[in-house]
Amino acid sequence: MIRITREADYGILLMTNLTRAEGQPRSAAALARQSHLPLPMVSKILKTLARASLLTSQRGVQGGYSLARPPVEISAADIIGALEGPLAITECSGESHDGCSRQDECEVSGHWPRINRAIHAALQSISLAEMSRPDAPRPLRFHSPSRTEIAGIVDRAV
Amino acid sequence: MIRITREADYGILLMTNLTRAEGQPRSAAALARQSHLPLPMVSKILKTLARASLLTSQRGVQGGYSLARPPVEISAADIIGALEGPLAITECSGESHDGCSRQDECEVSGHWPRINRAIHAALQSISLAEMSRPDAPRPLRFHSPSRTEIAGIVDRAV
DNA sequence: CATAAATAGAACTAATCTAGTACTGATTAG
DNA sequence: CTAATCAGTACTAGATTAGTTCTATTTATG
Repeated sequence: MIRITREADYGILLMTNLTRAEGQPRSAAALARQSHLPLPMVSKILKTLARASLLTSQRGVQGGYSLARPPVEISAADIIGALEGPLAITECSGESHDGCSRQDECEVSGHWPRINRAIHAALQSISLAEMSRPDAPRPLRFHSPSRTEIAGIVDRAV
Repeated sequence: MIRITREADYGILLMTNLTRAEGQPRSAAALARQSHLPLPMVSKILKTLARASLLTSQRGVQGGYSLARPPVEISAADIIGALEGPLAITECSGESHDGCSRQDECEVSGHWPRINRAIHAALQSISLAEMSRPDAPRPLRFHSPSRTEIAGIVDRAV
């Protein structure tokens, strides 16, 4: 349906593992072992997350990475955004709308920002703290909400 | 942040143009002209949308495509889903989770379905009818909602 | 009923993007 | 001083996307 890269996927996994480390720094190598992911990949991802200020890094012998903020203050949107760049859901819905040759008829200004906001709100509503609890943290609802019901809900979020 | 393909992008544009056609069928060529998109691409997309039962097609001389349902009953999720296949936000969050070698530690069963549901709900809440109105259909809110506020809102939708 | 206008479907190609690797440099505890 | 560790950049192979091309089928209309 909608794709995020594997980097972001791994990134979330690594962040949840770091959450469980409870503040003590973990080296890239340790996290790679724990996550069964190739070390170079893990290194690359952690570096990116550190540059985005989601992680703090400590160099040297006993160094490693740790969360820069408490896990309730880090959202899925933060992590995914850091790893996929700030680019938007589709090209010309990003910042530079200038080069768009079909500005008049594509109506980007209409629907894409709306969709973007909705997705962003959805991702921002999910915290790392929640994601680190694998067990269902709240009861599932067994009647799927009607579309209009959801519309009303997300409506307010957009 | 999160990407959808250009096909889906074009697809939404074409669907909004069809919405404005008010029930009368439009040929692929006419839509291509109106949207300033290459005809073969437009053809391909319309065919896919028709196969997904979002459009009905009429062959022959005065033929063309028209919406299969009223635009309030078609969501962004329908269109994007039809054009990108039913595949999920990341590989092993889809149906075949069997081959996943890191089933134990990846905790996919925890966070990805949650994120998927949130995004799907967001996309399902946006109807083609809304998207076809380029002018802001509802007043913008000028204070961005706090994270917890959004969390509570989307929470109920997931 | 012949023809032109249209959709149906599959196959193919080039360009772009992703995933993953490799290498070199900088920092720091012991 | 040295080994462990992060920082940054550049590169490659494979996968995916974007777009085209070609052939077949349907059907309104003169």
